[in-house]
Amino acid sequence: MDNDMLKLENQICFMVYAAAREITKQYRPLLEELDVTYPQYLALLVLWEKNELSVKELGEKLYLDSGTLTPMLKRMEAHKLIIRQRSKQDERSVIVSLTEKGESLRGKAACIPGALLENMNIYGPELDQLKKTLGKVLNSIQEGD
Amino acid sequence: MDNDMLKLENQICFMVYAAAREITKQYRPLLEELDVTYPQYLALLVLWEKNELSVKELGEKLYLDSGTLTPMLKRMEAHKLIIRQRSKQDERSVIVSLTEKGESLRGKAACIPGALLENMNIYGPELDQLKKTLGKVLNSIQEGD
DNA sequence: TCAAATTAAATTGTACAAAATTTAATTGTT
DNA sequence: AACAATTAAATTTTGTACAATTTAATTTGA
Repeated sequence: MDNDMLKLENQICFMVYAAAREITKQYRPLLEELDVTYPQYLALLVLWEKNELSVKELGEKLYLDSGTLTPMLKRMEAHKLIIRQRSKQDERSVIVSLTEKGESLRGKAACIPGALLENMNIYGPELDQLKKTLGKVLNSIQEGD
Repeated sequence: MDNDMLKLENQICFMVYAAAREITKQYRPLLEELDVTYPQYLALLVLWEKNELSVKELGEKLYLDSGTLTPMLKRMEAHKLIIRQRSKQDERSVIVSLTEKGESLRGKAACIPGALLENMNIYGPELDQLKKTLGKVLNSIQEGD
């Protein structure tokens, strides 16, 4: 029994890990036209919803810390997608906001979610179930200690 | 409608990406005792099944290329977990095999899959469904072009 | 048979990812 | 007020990821 559990194919964790990377690969050609990476695209998704946001708030939404975000946001700033500026109210915080250029990519991005869903080949109830289960996994892990 | 699809929370791809990283974090304290990382642990899972394997074969199982594997396998070799040697039959291939030490970690690892499943809080039919759906996603993506 | 095509690793360069530490600003307490 | 504790980013270090290129070995075909 334990023998079988140590087989790669039986590991749900490996499937999630592999699927995440394969999905990211699917995004690459689409995101190339926007000249952003997948994590940068995720940051843009958040910023398109809420133009102003601290690094901390962005990190909470993306499950990423400043060690990852700081350099990534600097790259995005160098590409003129966002602006980073210290908050006046609390100088510890850095506020991230969209530039015109960052804002303008939203239109180009509109077709991406649909294209990806199509590639994944999952629809309707199966898709809903997948969301539900992954949501449960994420919640369990957040709480769990 | 497109508006909603560009929301982070509605993106199944983001959930997979976030879940993969959160799951990896769950492994960390357990794998620390074996002094390996999660991708290294995955390589060991494969090697515990089949002691001898080329880098290419390993890459096919893990969905990783030599650009990732070569440095990782060198680190594992430096830690005395594996041996890398050119194949005699085909000098282009590098054969990876376990050392005594690498072999011996298998026992310590036996409890890990169960511990992780417990953290994820998914059981029975829901777990089976998750496997089935992720398998479908991986297959669709492999074929798709 | 021998040059062209293919293949397997390695290398190069860019970009995450996360733990651990550091720095600077703010808050809470006495 | 003043100092300890806390907080937010940045920095440092190590380790993946992966596209693109290079190198060396093998296979193929005229």
